[in-house]
Amino acid sequence: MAGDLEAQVLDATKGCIERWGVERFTIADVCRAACCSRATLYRAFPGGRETLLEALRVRELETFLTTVRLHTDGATDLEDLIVRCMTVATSELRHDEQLATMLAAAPGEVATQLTVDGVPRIVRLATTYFTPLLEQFVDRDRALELVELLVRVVISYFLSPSSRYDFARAEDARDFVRLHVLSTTPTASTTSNTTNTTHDRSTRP
Amino acid sequence: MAGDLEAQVLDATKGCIERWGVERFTIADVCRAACCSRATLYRAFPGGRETLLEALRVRELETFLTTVRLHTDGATDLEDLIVRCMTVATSELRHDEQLATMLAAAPGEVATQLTVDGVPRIVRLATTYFTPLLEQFVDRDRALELVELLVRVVISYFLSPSSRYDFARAEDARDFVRLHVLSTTPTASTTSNTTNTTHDRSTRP
DNA sequence: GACGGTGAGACACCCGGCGTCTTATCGTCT
DNA sequence: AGACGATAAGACGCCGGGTGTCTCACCGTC
Repeated sequence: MAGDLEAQVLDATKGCIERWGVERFTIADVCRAACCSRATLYRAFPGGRETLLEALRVRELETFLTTVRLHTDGATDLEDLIVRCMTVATSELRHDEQLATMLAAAPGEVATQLTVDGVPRIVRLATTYFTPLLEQFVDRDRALELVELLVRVVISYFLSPSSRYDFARAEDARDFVRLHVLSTTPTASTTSNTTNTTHDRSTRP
Repeated sequence: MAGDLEAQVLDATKGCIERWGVERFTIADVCRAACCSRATLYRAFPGGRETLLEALRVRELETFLTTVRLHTDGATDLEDLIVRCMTVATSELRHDEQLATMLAAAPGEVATQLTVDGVPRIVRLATTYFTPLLEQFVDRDRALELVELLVRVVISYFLSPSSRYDFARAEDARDFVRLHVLSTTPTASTTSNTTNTTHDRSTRP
């Protein structure tokens, strides 16, 4: 029942942000929308506004990562898995209506959240979501490194699209991955080779 | 050039209200949108926020009344003129997107503006817009009375639609006008009779 | 009857928007 | 060039209202 209250308040917060913007909504607004008193809200989210926003960001990020992970089911090898993550994540980001609105209204705020303040959280959550998947193909340390790298790359190319790579296109993502992520011999042909990299420092125990 | 500034600021105000709502927008927001400093805004609208809102309400009302008056061009008699005003005004009110938004978000605010605070202004402006037209058919005093009555009736039936009359339909409006506004003998047939009412107290001097 | 959860409200704090004023700067006109 | 009006930028005090915390009363459950 406590989780229900949390979800209720977070839903209300999301609605208030959509209606009035992040900097204009009010705790009282959220309470009205969630049909609860301020005391209850502060009891569920000690610290108030900042805690609330942080919890909402975490929840939104979790549903985002869940969506991405759903599209990696049939991945057969490491390259395929990574490419799928990149394409799905990129197109999801591009089609996020609320994100577009916020990018138009307050680009600085979004950029900060995606490049400075938010990166540790994003990397942490993405790690818990995708490391187990990557560990099917590489060892743990390599998986951790890859997740962090991919998070940073996807975010960067989303915020400032390159004319060279469009990660919503699987071919572009694959080219990029072969060249800069799983960099074996750059003459690798198009045959689907599940080659591990030559940099594996520790074999799985 | 001063009028240009006024229009610029009022446009900006309208945009800010659409984006953030009447109670959430800020003078600084308007200045940003209007590309002027706060000093300039306060010089153009002494008294600040309230003066600004009042000026915007007047301007919006003026464009509304202008629109209504545009649709009364071919009016041949008094009944036709009044019916046209009622139908056009009602459907204009119903199709006003911003008004609908505000009615959904803050019904009390809109109702107050349309029934208490705003009525004197609306009656005053509507009088200057429509009295000359009505004076083609009735004397001045009767015209003043009619305009005020029609304003109140249209507003009331817009805010709380009746199952009996839908003033967007010309027939309903005509029925109402014959029965309660230009009340001659209630057995009046459908022939377009330009009868003045029997209640004319003062003949034109 | 004890207890956890909730609503309602009081309280002090303080941020930020408001309205006013002053100063510097720019363009225009004489 | 000099005078003048309009504007931008900023400082200033004021104050409303949002914030975060606390207390108390109430309700349903066990």
